[in-house]
Parts: sequence; structure tokens; C-alpha cells
Amino acid sequence: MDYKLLAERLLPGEYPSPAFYEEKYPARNLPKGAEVTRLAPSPTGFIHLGNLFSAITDERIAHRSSGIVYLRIEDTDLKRKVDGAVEAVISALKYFDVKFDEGAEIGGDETYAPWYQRQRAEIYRAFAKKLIEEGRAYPCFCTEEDLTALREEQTKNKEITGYYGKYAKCRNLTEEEIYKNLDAGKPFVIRLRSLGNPENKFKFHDEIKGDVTVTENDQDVVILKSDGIPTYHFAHAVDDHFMRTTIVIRGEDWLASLPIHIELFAALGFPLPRYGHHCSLMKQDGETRRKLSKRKDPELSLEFYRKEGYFPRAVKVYMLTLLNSNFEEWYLKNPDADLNEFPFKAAKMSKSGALFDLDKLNDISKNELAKLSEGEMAEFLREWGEEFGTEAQKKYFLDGEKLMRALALCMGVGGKKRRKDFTTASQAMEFIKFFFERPAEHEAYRVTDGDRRAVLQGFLRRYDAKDDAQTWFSKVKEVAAENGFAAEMKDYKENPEAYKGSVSDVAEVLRIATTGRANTPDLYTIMQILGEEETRARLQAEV
RNA sequence: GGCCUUGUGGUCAAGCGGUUAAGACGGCGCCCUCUCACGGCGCAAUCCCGGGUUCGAUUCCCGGCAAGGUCACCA
Repeated sequence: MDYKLLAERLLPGEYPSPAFYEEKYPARNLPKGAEVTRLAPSPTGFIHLGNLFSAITDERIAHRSSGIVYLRIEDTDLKRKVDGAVEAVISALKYFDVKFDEGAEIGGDETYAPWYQRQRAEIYRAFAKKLIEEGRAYPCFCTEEDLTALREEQTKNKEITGYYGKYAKCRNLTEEEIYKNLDAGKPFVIRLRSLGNPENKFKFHDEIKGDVTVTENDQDVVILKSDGIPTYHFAHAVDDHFMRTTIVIRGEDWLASLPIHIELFAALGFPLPRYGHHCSLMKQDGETRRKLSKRKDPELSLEFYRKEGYFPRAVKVYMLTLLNSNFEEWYLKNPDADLNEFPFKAAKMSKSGALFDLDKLNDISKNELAKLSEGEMAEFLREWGEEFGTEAQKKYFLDGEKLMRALALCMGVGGKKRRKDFTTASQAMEFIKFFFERPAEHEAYRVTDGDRRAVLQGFLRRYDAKDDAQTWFSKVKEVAAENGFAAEMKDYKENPEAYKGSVSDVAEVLRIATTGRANTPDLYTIMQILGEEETRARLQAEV
């Protein structure tokens, strides 16, 4: 058969030669050992923790080696396209400190552009044509129904499903048959003529998984769909070669198609890049666990963490602790270090999927927020508040001085021990609410109504905003004593029957009356910040 | 079902032939204390199972089992 003629009929016209493309997309001029990685999402616009997990890996591997990460958009499937998706992905990742050096909507070095696969149609066709000319690819006229029927038959006979060997009907079509189909205007796809034999297995070194066994591919996978657009497999080979990716980082679900990619690279005459297949983030789902899913787990979207007000560094720290097993230890020793100083290594990545653990993230978040100064916290809250805060919350920023004092108190700034009461911006705003709004409701008092009134009145009589903390507390004790509560905890513990309760119960009355809550930071300071007038008003209201 | 991957406490995990099997999160006690938070001190773990190899296996080998992934003109 004249493959050249066939190629011309299938993909008519002049296409540049492989040599042309090799020259157009030359090897990158980077220092020795520099890695080129990429993130290649499809433009659905939805990005979740699992994607961040992957993106951080790409970014770290590239930048730790003075290399480059780029963003390529895999838009070969029209059905997945969503407007504004690319910008959304970029901004979501940027928020969590993943920045690309080049790529779609980013710019940078244009040498390897375009980064949208739809815009690279000519390159794929040029190489598909070359494969046809060499007899390594052929047209297939099977319809979807044909393929479904084939699959059903194979399933019924307990054979391996797919288009291969004797089942690859169009593989051995005669010249006449092909042209007859073509003349009849039948749609076709281009398939790879696989030379592999699944009996053959070999070892392959994966940068993350270590040595894995690969079974030779024998599937005649489609490389060009009937609309002339490449499938993922083909685009991957062409793009990662010409964009000069040195190491392909992707989810382990791709491990299964690695044999296809290996054969494709060989058929195209491209050197194989290195690969690192990372495990995916899992989620407990009833009895079993499964990998994070866009559709089922919207609460795991990056947007969700922004809305809740998670501190971006905390999310990154959590991702890194899952990503590299020795990160946590390193971070314990270097709590204030630049995260990018951590010697990130692909080989240190876990081989099995980790369950996403919100408790752990929350713990990290508390710690990260506790490292902030009240000024930094105010800044973080203000940025968050502008975008996600309620109208009432936005007013908190009007009185800057009060906000600072409130934050300093709530975070324990100045003391040796920081408070860790909140994990997110939204919780923090809720926590400081009582400084700016009178409590709408009060938690239940432990003492009787009569005792409550007596305590409040007793305190109101003595209260003087000019008192220092010690004097203030001694007055609380006086109030306790005069109402039958133990002024000293020790006395109460030794002889609980002799008292109605202790100073702690008295303090609680004052605390709930002024803040609405039983749990707050130091009450004396709270009263100082509120000021005498406001404090008296709140106490009086509960008498 | 075929193929691939993984298997240490509830979770993340260190460990690489001899260990009281680290650490972190969570849980539970106790202490500190005007509450809470913080902090401090404790407590709880048959290393999936069965065979081998070895003086000795969580660590090496084989076989099970379990879990996950994948088998599209989706990525």
C-alpha cells in the first residue's frame, strides 16, 4: 500500500517537517539539572485541593532546580470548556503561592506558545501524517456502535476489551476498502498501529513510585479524533516533547496509560521524559475511601478555603506535610523559615493515597495564625472581609485602634503563650464580634437569677475603669465573698459544701453579661477595651 | 475479569534484619487557671494474613487477602 498517498488523502496539504518543529521549539537554555514541569488542566474552571497538591509538586520540583513550571490548557474536549476557567485556575493557585513562569494567560517566554492545545492543531496533524506515511498509523471507520458491540462481545467472552490485535478490524483494511470508505465520505479517526506485545513486561523507573512494572501496550489507541483534534495521549507526547518538559508530574490514575505513552514517544522518535506519578488525596466515603472528586466534593474546592478564610500559608503547609514525609520534622525545627527553603524531593513523596484530614489542617491553621502580629492579622482579616465579610463585619475595620487592641488580646500578642482560638478568618471575625456589637443573646448563667443580680450590682458599685488588673480582681473577689462564693479557689476546693461556688462562677457572670459568652480571653482587658461606659451599660442590662 | 499500585495505631507517618516500633493530629486523664485558649505531664497501638530464608523478621522472598486506580473519538 502506498502510505504516502494515503496520508495525503487523509490529511491533505503541506505540513512542516519534524526538523522544522525541532528547530522552532529548541531545547531550553537552562542550567544543568534544571527541571521543566507543567500543570495541564482541562478548562473546567473547577480546582480543588487535589489539584493544588499536584501543582505544588510541579512548582517545587521546577523551582528547587532553577527550572520552569508552565501552564498548558488541555482543551481538546470541547464539552469541558467553561468561560473564564483559566483565569480562575491561575488566581486560585496564585493565592496559595503557586506561580507559573509561563503559559496560557500568563505570557512569559513565547517560544513554546501557544499553550492551548486547540491552537496547536497543525503540529499534531503534521505528526499524525508522518505516522501514517510510515505505516505506524491508519484510518479507522468503526462507529461508536461498532465499538460498543465489540466491547460487549469481549466482555461476554471474558477477553480484554479494546481495539487490538484481531479485534482491530480497520487495521488490515485493503487499499480498496479504505478508499471506498473515504469516497463514501465515512468519518474516520486515526489510530496508532501498535507493535507491542502484552506478554512483554519491563521495569520502568518512576520518580515517585520507584521501579514499576510496565506491560507493553498493544492497543491501537486513537490519536486523532474524527474532528481532527488529538486525544490526550497524542497531545501529551507532542506537547511535552516540544515544550521540553523534563519531568511529567501527574496523578497515579495515569500510570495505567503509561504503556501507551511510552509506545507513542518511541513511534514519534521523541526521547521519553521522566515521569512521576503521585498518589491522590483521598476522602472517607462511608465505609470506603476514594479519591477526591470534583462533582462529589465541592467543599474541597480551593474557592471554599478562600471563602472560609483559611490562611493560605496554612493550606500550603498542610499540603507540604502530606507531600513530603520529612517536611513536618523540618518545619518543627524551622517554624519561621521560608517554605521554599525546604528541600523538596519527588522521591520523598508518599506512594499511597492519604486521607484528607481536616483536623490536621485546622491545627496547622491555628498555629499559623498564632504566628501573626495583630497588624498582620488585621491586614489578613481586612482583605478577607472586603471580599467575603458581612456588612456588620466590614464595620469592625472603622475603629482601627480598637481592632488592634482586640486582636492583640485575642491572639495573646506580647505574652509568652499565644492564644489559638480560631482557625480561619471567618472564625476570627466571629470571635472578636463582642468587641464591636452588644451580645444579641447570652449563654446560660450557672448561678441563680438572684445571685446573678446581686453579683452584677455588687460589681457595678465597686467598678472603676482606672483600676489595675490586680485591684480589679480583688474587687471581683470581694463580690464573691459578700455573696457566699469562695474568694479563693483553694478554699473552695478544700471545702466545696461551704460555698455556693467560687470566684470562677462570679467571674463567669461578669463575663457572660459583658460578652454573651462563657469563654473569652482575659475579662479585665476586655472591659478596658470596651471602656467604662460600654461596660457599665452591658452589665446594667443584665441586672 | 485483565493490568498496575499500595498495605506500620482512628488519621499522616519514621523505620531499610536485633529498637522500650519515633514524631504530629485527633481522643482520654491530670496539672496550671477568673472562663476559655495556650502550655506542661501522662494514657491507649496483635506493624493485613500464611508460609519460607535467617540465630533473629515490621524490615528480605513466595503465596494469599484487602484497598485504590485503570481498561472512551474524557482528560
